[in-house]
Amino acid sequence: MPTSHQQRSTSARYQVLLTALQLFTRKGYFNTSMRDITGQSAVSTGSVYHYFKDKEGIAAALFHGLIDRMRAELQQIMRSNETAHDQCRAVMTLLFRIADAEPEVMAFMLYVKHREFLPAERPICSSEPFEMMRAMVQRGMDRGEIERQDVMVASSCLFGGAIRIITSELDGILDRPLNEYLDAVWVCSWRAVAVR
Amino acid sequence: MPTSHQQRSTSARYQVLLTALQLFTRKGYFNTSMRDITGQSAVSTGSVYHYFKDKEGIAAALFHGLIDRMRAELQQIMRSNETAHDQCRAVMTLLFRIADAEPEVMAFMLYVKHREFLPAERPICSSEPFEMMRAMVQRGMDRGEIERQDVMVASSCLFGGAIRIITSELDGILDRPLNEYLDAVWVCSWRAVAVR
DNA sequence: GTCTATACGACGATAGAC
DNA sequence: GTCTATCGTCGTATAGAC
Repeated sequence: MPTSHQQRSTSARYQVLLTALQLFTRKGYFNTSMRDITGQSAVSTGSVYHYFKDKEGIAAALFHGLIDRMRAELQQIMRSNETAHDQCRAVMTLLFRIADAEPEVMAFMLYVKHREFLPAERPICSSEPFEMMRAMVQRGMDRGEIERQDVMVASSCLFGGAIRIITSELDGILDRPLNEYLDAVWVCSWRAVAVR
Repeated sequence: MPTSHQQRSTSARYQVLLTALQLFTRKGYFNTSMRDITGQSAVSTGSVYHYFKDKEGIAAALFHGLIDRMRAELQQIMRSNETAHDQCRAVMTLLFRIADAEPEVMAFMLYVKHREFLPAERPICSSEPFEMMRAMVQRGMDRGEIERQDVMVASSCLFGGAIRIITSELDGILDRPLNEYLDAVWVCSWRAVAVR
């Protein structure tokens, strides 16, 4: 149970993370100075360095928070859907929903080059959430829902279209709201991998 | 016809571009200092600034050279293939070939966040080569080869799988050589958009 | 055109009072 | 925990000789 100054603390920490997410995705990590972060978050230099070791530490906290959140959401999807078809469809819906409601989160996941400033991290497509998506596809093949073939090929073809159109949305080159594309992308993508 | 010192000049300029391409894709634009470039290319600071206005100018020259090259290759493909099917298949083959033979070129095209250091440029997916790919898809719909629907959806689903697996290759998470995936990716991707 | 030496600004990070 | 003031480093870009 947080005391009042712990609440204030977590709130300051949270403000920094929120500001950093915005600035890192809008201007890029290297174009964002600590002065930008302290200024926009209204948290002083000293406090920022109290909560985070350094600038990279802010990015790392953001990155791991994001991975954890995605893992939790994917686990929920795996639990509450029986078929691989329904699981994968739910994943694509989730991706579109996050891109729509929290574009910075999606940009940080898909669009930001983490390894340039988090050299210790593995590429995001070998992170646990992406592995869980591949596991869903593998299960679809074992259950006879998805044509049996290399799991990287099937995963790339099943989710590649969605990722591309979400990237287009983040680049601002889509005419209509993103969610209007979901059904059509799903139909095409599933047709690419489903058993004939 | 180049004189001897023009050859030396273009060679120095070329060395800088070659070095910059390697360093920008390996370490990232912001992690590459002008000292890195002068050191590895063995071209002095003064000469680099003789050929390029500033560091951003090097990146811009690289970027525009790449766009021009891709436009030329895509035009060649459009001329020498009759059906949209054959054109799109040739494009995918080209992408795999470049990723295999010149991974830095593909990384600079797909993987580098140009807008972080070239703020004036439009996102690469609204650049002319990407527009040409969408034009091929549109033509496939007009010819009755591709199911008629939103061109962004069809393009994303047709090329999204290839782009994803190429990105995976650049991240080093593929088991087998990239070219072994081409046929399977093409079959899935075409099935996603072809008329039934 | 090519080179070396250097100016100058910006940035990340720290010190130390409260 | 929070704040302000400041330090040292590093990176880009320029000056000016050859």
